[in-house]
Amino acid sequence: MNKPPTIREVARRAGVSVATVSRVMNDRGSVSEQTRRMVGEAIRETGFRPNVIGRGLKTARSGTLGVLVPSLQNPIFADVVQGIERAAEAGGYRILLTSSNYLPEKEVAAIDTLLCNRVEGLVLTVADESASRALDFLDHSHVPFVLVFNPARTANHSIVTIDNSAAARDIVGRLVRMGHRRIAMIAGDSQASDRSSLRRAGYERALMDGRLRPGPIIEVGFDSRNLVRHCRFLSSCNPVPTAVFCSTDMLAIAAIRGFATLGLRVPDDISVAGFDGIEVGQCMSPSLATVVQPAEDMGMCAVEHLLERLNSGAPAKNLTLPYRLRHGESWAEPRETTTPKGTPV
Amino acid sequence: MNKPPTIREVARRAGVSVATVSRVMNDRGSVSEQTRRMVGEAIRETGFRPNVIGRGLKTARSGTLGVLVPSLQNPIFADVVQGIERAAEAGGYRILLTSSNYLPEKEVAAIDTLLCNRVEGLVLTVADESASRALDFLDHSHVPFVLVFNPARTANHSIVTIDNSAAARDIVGRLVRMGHRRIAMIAGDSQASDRSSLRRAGYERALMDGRLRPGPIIEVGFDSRNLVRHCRFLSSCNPVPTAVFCSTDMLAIAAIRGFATLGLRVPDDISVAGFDGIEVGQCMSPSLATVVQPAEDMGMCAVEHLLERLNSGAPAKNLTLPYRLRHGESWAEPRETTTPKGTPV
DNA sequence: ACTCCAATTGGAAACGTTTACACTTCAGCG
DNA sequence: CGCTGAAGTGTAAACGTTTCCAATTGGAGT
Repeated sequence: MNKPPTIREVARRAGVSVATVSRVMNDRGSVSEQTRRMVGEAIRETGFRPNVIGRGLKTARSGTLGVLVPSLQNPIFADVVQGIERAAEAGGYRILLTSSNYLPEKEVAAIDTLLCNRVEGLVLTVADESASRALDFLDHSHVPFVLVFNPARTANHSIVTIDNSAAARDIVGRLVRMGHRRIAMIAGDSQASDRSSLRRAGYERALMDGRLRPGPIIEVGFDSRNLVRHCRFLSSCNPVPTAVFCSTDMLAIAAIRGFATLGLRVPDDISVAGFDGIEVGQCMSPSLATVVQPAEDMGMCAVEHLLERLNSGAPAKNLTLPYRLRHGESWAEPRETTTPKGTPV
Repeated sequence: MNKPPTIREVARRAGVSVATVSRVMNDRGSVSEQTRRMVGEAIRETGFRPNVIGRGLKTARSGTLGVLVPSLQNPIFADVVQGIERAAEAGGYRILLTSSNYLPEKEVAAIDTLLCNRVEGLVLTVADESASRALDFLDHSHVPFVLVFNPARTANHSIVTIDNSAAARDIVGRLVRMGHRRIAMIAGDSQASDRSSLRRAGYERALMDGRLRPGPIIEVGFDSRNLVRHCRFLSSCNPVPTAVFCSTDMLAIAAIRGFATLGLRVPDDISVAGFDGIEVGQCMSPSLATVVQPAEDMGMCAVEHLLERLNSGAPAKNLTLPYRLRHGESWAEPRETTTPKGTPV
């Protein structure tokens, strides 16, 4: 448990002052080639590693960014964290990771902790209801932050997101143009409600576009594992939906399973579309038709923008990244349409 | 960009010394009720947040643990990080997250960075080849660390893992007892090879137990997305395997898809078993038969053990957690066996 | 009235860096 | 030969805490 060597030991060993050692490490100021060599040697011999904490105290820079996500369980957040980590590393920053488990009070507590750790900026995704609490808190802190996934609520916040509503409208519109006339929605969940409700709005808009009535909409809770109950309900509706739009890939995957359990085949009996674009969706069978959010890119963009604000005082900005539709085997034209197939829509 | 208030401001405002403010914050030493109130008020008024960097410098404790995983892309690592984060938070620690992207040189660099940040301990999963480099490095650092997933190589390292070999033998044995006689393996990948090779050993052992020859073994690379090529190869073998054991759930999911692409149905035409127990495996259809590693628990155990070592100087220990088999719809008895079904094995 | 001790408080020295400033050299130049 | 300026180096003061130690009270015990 002996303490790691300090800059002082290195200086003593190299026969110079600590200032010179510091200059060598950060190469600033001027140092003769010879002392540079000697110091380098002393560093190697002692196994010296500069203490970032000491440095941070003097320079008032921690070199860390705070990250807060609801959970790592959902791959979409894992992806975004991956992107954040990459960009942070590229910019010479470390990340301090916390998760809120969708609990507003944990969000605030986590942010507080991060601020105590003097993170230079934050990247976070908040659950909707708590947005104001956590964001008020942050607004007062004078630490720049970037929201990811959360839709733009007010201007002069930095936000990286996609157009959830347009994307939902887009993919549901695709179902409509395929000939589906009765399209249900499975919508998660209070925890992520701002996104979920935008997607729902897009869904409703797409149906309006097609002069269709919004089909049954099912709100499901936290657990996306067992949807068979809800699938049974859908299959007992009259008329029975020929397609289901799910507000999340995880829900869509579970729905496919739910239908399979009931003996309904996807896409033959019912089409399913998801939202998120997690990798596993394209690995499985049937592959999932979905909206792809560029989650990793979003994380990277968030950090890049954050660093711009940090380094050049750039103003906050709303960044809406392009989504794209991924075709998959989970959707197809409805088997028996009540309207003739060729009808232009 | 005005600086956050310091303990000195608080002290001035409360009309006491900084020592007293410090005592109030950490409640140690004795402080009269009245000054305690006044200091509390001053803290609230100024919005003071203790600077953990300053504190860390004095106390020589950073309050952070370093975490290094290969990637967050694979849900198994996301799960373990989730567990790590939970246990760390419960223990009053923050985590500094880095990822190596399976690159040995990045492993070493990341560890170095973490050590510069004076993490009090590390939790990490290393790719096999680099184990020695990164671990040598760590051994010299006098910072306690816990390996997760990596099998015990030497004693007196702290390790949290499952018995990969026994688990593989177990699940493949199950296939054997179901009546499969020709069982292939799809084995990932140099990147995680220590685990992969143990699983392969277990697979071979199970076949030996059943007096069967190891079927074709396919080594696949990094990308688990498109396995159709390998699946085609398997289906062209003679005799064609009736089951495939995959060293990873992600591979198993991709394999199921690969077979589906070829018109082979799982489990009717071929059974598939995985390894890891990621959540999505039980959401999809067919649900995946697999070995469940308690990833989140493993992360929590790792941190708890690390904190024991930190706080009470407990010795390093190898912790082998129980795995369990999850039955799923991806396996079944082979349709046509060459040996009579009732044959005892 | 005196001593003793506990409770409460403040002063000041760390912790490991960076950096402003001052000090030496020494070469170049008039 | 003296002046100037640059290059190389060291000294010491921060940065925001914690904590050791000493100082000040005031009440209890004698």
